[in-house]
Amino acid sequence: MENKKVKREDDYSEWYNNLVKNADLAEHSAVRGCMIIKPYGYAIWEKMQQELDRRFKETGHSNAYFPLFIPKSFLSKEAQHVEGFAKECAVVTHYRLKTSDDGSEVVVDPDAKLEEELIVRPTSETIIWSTYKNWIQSYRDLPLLINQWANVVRWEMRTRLFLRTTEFLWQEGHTAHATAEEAIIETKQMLDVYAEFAENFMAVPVIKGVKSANERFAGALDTYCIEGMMQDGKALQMGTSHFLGQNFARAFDVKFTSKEGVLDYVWATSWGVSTRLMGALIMAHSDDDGLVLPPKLAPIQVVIVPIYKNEEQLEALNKKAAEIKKSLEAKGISVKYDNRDTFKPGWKFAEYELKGVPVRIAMGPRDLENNTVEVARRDTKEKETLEMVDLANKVQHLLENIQKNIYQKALDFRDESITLADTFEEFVKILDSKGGFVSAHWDGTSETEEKIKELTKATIRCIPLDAKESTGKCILSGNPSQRRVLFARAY
RNA sequence: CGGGGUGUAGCGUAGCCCGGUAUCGCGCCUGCUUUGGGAGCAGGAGGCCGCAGGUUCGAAUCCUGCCACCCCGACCA
Repeated sequence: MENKKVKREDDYSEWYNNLVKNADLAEHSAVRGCMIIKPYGYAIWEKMQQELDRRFKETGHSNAYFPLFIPKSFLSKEAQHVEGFAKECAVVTHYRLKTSDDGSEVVVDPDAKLEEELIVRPTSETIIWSTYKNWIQSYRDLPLLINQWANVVRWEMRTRLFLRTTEFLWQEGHTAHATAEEAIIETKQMLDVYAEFAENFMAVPVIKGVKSANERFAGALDTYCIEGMMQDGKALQMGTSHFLGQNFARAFDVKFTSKEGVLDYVWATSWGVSTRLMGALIMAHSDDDGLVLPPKLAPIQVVIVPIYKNEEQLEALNKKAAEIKKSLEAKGISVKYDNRDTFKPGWKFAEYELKGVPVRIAMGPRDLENNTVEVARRDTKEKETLEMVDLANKVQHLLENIQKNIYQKALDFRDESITLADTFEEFVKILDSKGGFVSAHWDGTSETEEKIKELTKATIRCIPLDAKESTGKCILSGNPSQRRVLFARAY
């Protein structure tokens, strides 16, 4: 395959699109704005799913599944919620097709109009809370801790592979609690779960924070988020966790009797991450040679490539590779031995680099003689010749080292990309030159935030949870401010 | 949804202004030689030129409509 090579600094969008395609992650489908996730891309997503799911279970959640379709009336029960999503809903109006009168085409049967239109879920709060009404009567039924793995549809104007597609895969947690305190603890706990996952598995450092009113989820009292920084200086919201208060309980009349015999609405949270994380993974680590995967998420952690001139050598290498593979697999490392005769070693090297395989072991006649292998790491592209002795341990350590190194690199970049600004001029200059997060004082009003967005395209990504109290003046209005918030241009 | 761009073989493209039956590279197939960073030579296959309609003796090329994708806006927890 001839891959058009575009460097990051030349055209970031094109670089990203090519990477997604060339690394065999995904492609556009025939359906507008929708994406086909290819086997390799899906394998990475599955790893993410597994890891997240394990964390959800560890924190007491169970998986369940709710319908794809939401009756229109459900969506309209929570006023802010419907307002937030109304503009991007796919609507099912009919349930049957028929052949047109002249027999030339298939048309929607006008006689098959639904009495009530169905919305393809943009998120499942409404259908789930209409169900929770039946599931919750007493404090004994609480907390209700449920997660759903599903697809949702949001008819966005503009789409980008993984970052914003019309249909996307995600998980959405929906919990119900007896008290506000408990629900808030849950909201923050899940934010921590996301942050821990992003940093330890994806090797993407994130900033935990709370959204301003403008950026809050439709129907939430508070939206917490993790924000990542991509290599082009744009921020990416990687996950959200919402404290929904009693809004949905009120809208769907979900009440419980407390221990004290008092009837009250339950308190809710919802939280989610999506295939957008794939976009974050790609943009945070990749280079001009392709994807760079953190070992913990790589479907193939080690690839072994034989180099040989004849059958005899290949046989000897096959034998040696089988040994190595076995010893690595004994340590839980996923290994692919690629002895296809149809591709040359150089081709394979390039191919696995494009796909981000963390470690490559190459071995040829020379290594057979010396009892060595050549080990190359994807992140730094360094190569070294290693003795076979204790190879599995060495590789295991290397993988751990790569995981750390990728994270550290992303962390250094992220930290460097946070800049303080004290005047609006500085603020604009930073956004236009280096981008990244700009830490600045804000007077706390929506008007100011709107105005800044209008002038600079930057939005408040979050008010960091660890923000220190520091009095100052809002960069735009000059009004007093208690702390700095993070602004950025974002995906 | 507005502005700009693109759509030609699996991928990347030339041709379009100025109409005459589609160019090149990669990939694919066959054979031989090769294999420590995307191999070489020789031969071969592969095309509703995005879709529909129009103009014309004749359309990839001109006109109209539609569709999709990309970029910039708007929109977007």
